[in-house]
Amino acid sequence: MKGRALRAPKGTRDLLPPATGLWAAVEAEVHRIFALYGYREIRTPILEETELFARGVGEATDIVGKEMYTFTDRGGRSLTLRPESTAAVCRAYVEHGMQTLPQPVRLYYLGPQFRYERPQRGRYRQFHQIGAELLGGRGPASDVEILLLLVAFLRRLGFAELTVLLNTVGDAPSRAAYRAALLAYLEPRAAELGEESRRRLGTNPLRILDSKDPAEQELLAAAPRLADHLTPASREHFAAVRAHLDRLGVAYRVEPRLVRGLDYYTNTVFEVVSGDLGAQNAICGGGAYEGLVEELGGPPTYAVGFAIGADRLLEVLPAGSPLRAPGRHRGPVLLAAAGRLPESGDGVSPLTPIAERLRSEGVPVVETGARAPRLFQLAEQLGAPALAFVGEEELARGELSLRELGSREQTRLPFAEAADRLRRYYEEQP
RNA sequence: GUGAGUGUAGCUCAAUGGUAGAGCACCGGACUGUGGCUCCGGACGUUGUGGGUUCGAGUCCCAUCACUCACCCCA
Repeated sequence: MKGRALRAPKGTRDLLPPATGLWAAVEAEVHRIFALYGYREIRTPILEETELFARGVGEATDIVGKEMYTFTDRGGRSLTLRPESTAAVCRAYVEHGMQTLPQPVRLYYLGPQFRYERPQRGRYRQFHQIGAELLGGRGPASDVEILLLLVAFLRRLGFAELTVLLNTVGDAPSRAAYRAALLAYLEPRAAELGEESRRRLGTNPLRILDSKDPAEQELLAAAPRLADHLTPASREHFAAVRAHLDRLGVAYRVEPRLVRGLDYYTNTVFEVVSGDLGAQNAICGGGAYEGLVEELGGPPTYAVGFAIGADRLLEVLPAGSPLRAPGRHRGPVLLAAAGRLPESGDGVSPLTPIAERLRSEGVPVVETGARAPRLFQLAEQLGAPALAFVGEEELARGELSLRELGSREQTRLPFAEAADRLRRYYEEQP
């Protein structure tokens, strides 16, 4: 009995070749570039205790309030599919006593995250983040270091246009002072706010700032500004970050309205957005978080990090990105018989040992029984750079006839030379 | 959670309320040392699903599901 067709759950998707080749190329680049800045990979569980996110990300956030995949396991524990990874990295930092390692500790991660939301372009229930966290750092210099890594990575992928949007949300005293000032301004005008913003008056008034509602925007234009309520320490912090960036020639734009959705940020916050993404335009978000490690039971620890949305990143990866270089995405060489080859009698094609020798020389190859002209179609569809023919003569002399698809030239070469020539198609240029 | 749009073959799309089709792709054959063909043949669908109206529904109505986009929010 045939039931209804099964499909990937809402908001999840299969990644298929050739797209997976591009994903792998991005991941390889992550490992390479992040290592250049001294970052090492951490892999945390996809499941965590629900309490980690409630405490770490914040009860008042949308993520914790309505977007988590939470369930009770057979032992009665409340577990949650991670909606982000910063809290987990901090938990691991505390759990494994990483404050005893040389500080700062530089970690990066990549992997799936889960949020229960209505899917749309650039937003999935299972999405993928590439993140870096610097823990145990020293303020502005650490903020700048993480931004340098971010910018270097994006540039390496071929992004030329993207700008870092920068702001400060102040330290805890700054925010307390500003919160009071903002409430004093907004509460008498609560009637002019939308339902969602009114609710935030009681939970997270700062988030009202990035409302897109035109009426609210107008109201907010005259609202007190966070910049005017910063403590001297926060003011200095932000000025130092900007001075560093200016001096290093890192392009950024100060965006006074930029407020991040997670509770743990302090002082420096930043985002990278792309105009090619529709409404969900953030490619990367990040900032410093001074209180999180302590909140999770560790020592007071200065930390800063970012998370890049890999799905969105891939969607807007420039056409000219070096990650799209053909050498990274070629199909295997096709190995075919020319004419009729003598049967070995045991049913094994004489091509098979040749294919194996090519593979041991580092040449990707598949055998095919297809004949020209079908052979050439196949080569095109599979992205093969060349065909290798073996006929009776080649077999007798230990040679291969190579037909290169680009130049259309055919050459007959001794096996070793043929292998060298084919291997060159698969070498990456740095 | 709210709103709008769209659902026909693996893909792209046709079909006035009257026999569900084409192109591409796929499989087989012709072609026994070579070019992106050509020719012949094949498989391919509970028209998303369930109801309703009708002599008759891919087409009209209702519901539902999925997808897409937007709101919300974020990566």
